Amino acid sequence: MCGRFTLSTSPELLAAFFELESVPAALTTRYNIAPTQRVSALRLTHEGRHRLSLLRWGLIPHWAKEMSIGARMLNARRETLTEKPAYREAFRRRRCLIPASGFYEWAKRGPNVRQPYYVASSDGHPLALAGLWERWKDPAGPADTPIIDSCTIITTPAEGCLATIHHRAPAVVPASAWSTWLQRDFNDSDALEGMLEHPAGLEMVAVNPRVNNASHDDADCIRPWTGEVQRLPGLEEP
DNA sequence: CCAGACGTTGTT
DNA sequence: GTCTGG
DNA sequence: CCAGACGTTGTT
DNA sequence: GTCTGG
Repeated sequence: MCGRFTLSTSPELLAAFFELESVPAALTTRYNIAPTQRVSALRLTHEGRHRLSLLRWGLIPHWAKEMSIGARMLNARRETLTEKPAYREAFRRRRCLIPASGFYEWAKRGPNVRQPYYVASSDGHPLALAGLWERWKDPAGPADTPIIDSCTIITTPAEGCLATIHHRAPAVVPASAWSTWLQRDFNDSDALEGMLEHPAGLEMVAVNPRVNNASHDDADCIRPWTGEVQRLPGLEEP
């Protein structure tokens, strides 16, 4: 699956890779992006240009009464995109790409024992994670309640080396399909599902369990780790 | 009809 | 909003 | 994804 | 155990 990721690619390289005219001023180098935080998402402007914006990670359906539901909507299964009420309309009309330099997966080594891994393209290029977005306004809020754009990352069954640590992986969209994927009016769900690919050419390394804590957001999170596997807090060994 | 869910991951 | 379950 | 809370009354 | 917050 994809519950944490990084975006440490320079703004210049991001702009070149994703054909952007500019990047948000608020964009910063991130090594530990967590759900509910703001993530960069690529969408099309009305004029058809690529635009990168910061959206809240965790899709809030437009009918939600409270924002908190979004914390559980961090991922959408590729296999059920057209069925799930929370995602169906976003899949039809509001797709996006979420640039990532890499992502984290946790391998389960025992009860409450997890080893985090950092996964990235071996060629150093960023990944275009497949995403959906939604627009929400708190129905109980005052008239000037801000509109919140939120997003989710699509997952697909893990393959290759990734499958040895976990059984889901984020889906990516190849560059050749970006323009169609982002096009609102393109509604051929079979064709869209066909654009969702498993990431290829990955390298994977066990990293410092420091990344477990979402408040740790620095390059130490992707530092290779050869120490012991870490027990998660809270529970005793059985 | 109304009430309640609407999601994914994991179960070494 | 829309669907499922009762 | 992991970490951390999980509650009310009443108020030095 | 389950939910919210980051």
